[in-house]
Amino acid sequence: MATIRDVAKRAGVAPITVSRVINNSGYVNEQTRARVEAAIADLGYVPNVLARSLRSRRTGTLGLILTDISNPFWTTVARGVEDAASDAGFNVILCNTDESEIEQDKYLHVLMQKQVDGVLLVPASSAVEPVKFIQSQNTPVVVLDRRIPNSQTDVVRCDSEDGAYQLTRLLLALGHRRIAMLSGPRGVSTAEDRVSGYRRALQEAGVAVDTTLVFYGKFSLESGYSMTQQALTVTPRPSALFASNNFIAIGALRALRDAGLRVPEDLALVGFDDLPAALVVDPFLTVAAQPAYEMGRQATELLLARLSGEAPPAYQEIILPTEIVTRQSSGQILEQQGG
Amino acid sequence: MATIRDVAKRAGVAPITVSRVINNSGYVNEQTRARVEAAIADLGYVPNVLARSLRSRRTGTLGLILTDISNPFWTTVARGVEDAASDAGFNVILCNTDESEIEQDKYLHVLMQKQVDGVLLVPASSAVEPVKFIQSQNTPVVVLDRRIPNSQTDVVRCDSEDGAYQLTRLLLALGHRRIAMLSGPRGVSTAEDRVSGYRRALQEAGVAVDTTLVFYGKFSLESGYSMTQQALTVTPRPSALFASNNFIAIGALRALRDAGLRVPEDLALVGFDDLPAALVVDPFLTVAAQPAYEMGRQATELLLARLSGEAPPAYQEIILPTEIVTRQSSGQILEQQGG
DNA sequence: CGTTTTCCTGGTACGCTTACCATATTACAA
DNA sequence: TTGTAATATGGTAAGCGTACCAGGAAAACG
Repeated sequence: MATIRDVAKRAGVAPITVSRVINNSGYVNEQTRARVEAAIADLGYVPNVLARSLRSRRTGTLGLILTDISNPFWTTVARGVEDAASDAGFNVILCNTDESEIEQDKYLHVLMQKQVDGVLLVPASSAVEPVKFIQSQNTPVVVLDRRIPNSQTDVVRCDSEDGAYQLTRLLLALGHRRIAMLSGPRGVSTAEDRVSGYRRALQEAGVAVDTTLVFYGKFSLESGYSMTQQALTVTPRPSALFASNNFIAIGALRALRDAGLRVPEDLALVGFDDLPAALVVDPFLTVAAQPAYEMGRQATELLLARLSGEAPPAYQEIILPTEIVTRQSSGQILEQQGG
Repeated sequence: MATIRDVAKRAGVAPITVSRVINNSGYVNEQTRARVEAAIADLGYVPNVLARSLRSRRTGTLGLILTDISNPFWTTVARGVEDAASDAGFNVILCNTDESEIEQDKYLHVLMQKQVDGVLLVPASSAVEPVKFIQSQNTPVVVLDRRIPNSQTDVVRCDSEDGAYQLTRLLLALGHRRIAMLSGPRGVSTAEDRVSGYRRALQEAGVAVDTTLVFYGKFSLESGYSMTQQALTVTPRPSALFASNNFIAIGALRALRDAGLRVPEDLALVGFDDLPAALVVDPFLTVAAQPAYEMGRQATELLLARLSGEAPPAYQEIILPTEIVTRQSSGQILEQQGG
């Protein structure tokens, strides 16, 4: 457990010179450097980053708080974050809240205690306090994926409203009029925005929004399953389902299978968020795909720009487009149904 | 960015008293405590764990170095580690080496720099240097899953030799005589031990070990795929395959499917490591299941015992048993083959 | 040749918290 | 009354690097 002072003594230099060798900063004579490096090797010296960070006030670490690490969408976002951070020499501490504000709060404190240089936050709710808390610690924060109304902060997200609008129009164009919306939680902007887009498309098409067809649940397989069961009991039965995220879609698929219904023959199904090609044997879901990796990357780059003072002073809101990927699950144009 | 001094000043006490309040250590008068807590709330004070750890020489963090985080087996091990650590108030830094010694070396340095209190290491090779390096930094280490010959260290692992022996006996009992071994890398103890167990079972049964049926590759799907392709070209063709881990088994399944062969009708298949129930629609692989979660947990508990000085002075080697789970893939008793 | 710039090295103090030691008051038994 | 233990609080230094400020030597420049 040698310290920088031990190395300095052995190499016959001052600690600061050792520091310069380690960090490649300032001027060091080649021979001096060699002596120092030999001393480092001899003593098996490993710098103490705690001391370094304490003094330099930089930890080279970012915090990433997200809501469900078991979802491939978030894994992909995380990889984008990780890659961008790594390119800039930063580490990432990953925190999983499971959509719980209490967990989120706990992790925020942990990250502040650990003196992370910046935070990427997928907020569990639309509350402004978490963002204000981070900012009160003089730590830059970028909000990811979701909006927080009335907050002053950088945001990188996708256009959920537009994606849902387009997906719904696609179903309408195929002749569907009774489309059940299996949404995520109220109070989460992505869930709300997707309902808004769905509504707008219906209204534009002159289809009245039947509120008994709009279900709010969680972004989970179980919730997708039960919302689907409920949707199937509504009369007249919907001819299409809109799953607000990928897990809800999988839950819906299971519920439909258990109900003996085929997709798309008996019901059409579309969803938000694609699944990674590696995880699916035979992709057949029609989806609005969000550029998850790119979202993570751009958010991180924005955060790093803030850290280095390169970002423009005004808060940014970067909105990435979704891409409609049409596959089998949305089905063909419906034949004229008897009234 | 208030410091402990700011809080102390506001509460009219010394910094050390604030420290006692935060850490619930030593004596603090109830009224003093209340004043301090009020000051903390007023200032939005968050302790700096860098400074804390620098002084206390404890970070409350463990390092976990493993070889393939994409493999459910390791995810399960990691969860065992995480749970045990969390129970004791420790954090875990997870490092993924992809079986690369260079990556492993990099991560070891990072962990030492971060002053982790202990390391759980799944070594990428049988080299003793990594273990010695950690020990040279006065950091306890527990080696996980694999043996390192000639090393002085704690080890928690499974009985790969015995598991392989039993799996092979099962195939022998079903009448198989030509069993291809699709192994992991040479130099990795689990891979070698499984080959040993396989050999022992064959020899006990009086079946000569045909070295053209023993393949060494990687613990990956791709490797399993190509080893299977090779195994199918051997004449006479093996009647059973032994996959040395779960990814190799999946690769083998794909290769067999692509070759138009059915399991178990055309070939029997057994493997090491089960897959989590949640990931498999219809479990049908016969496997030697290792108690992955328990391995992670016990290794962590041993490490924590070392940290607290509770562990017995001598290095421990904890060997957990594997469990043979018989399903369809191993098939029925072979009918008498003409020959 | 004097001056500026580049190169190279060091001293001191500081970042923030806690370990260690010391002090003081109250409580209670001897 | 004195001694001992429990309660309560503080001073000082240390943990380990680096920021900041300085200084001197060599090289480049006018």
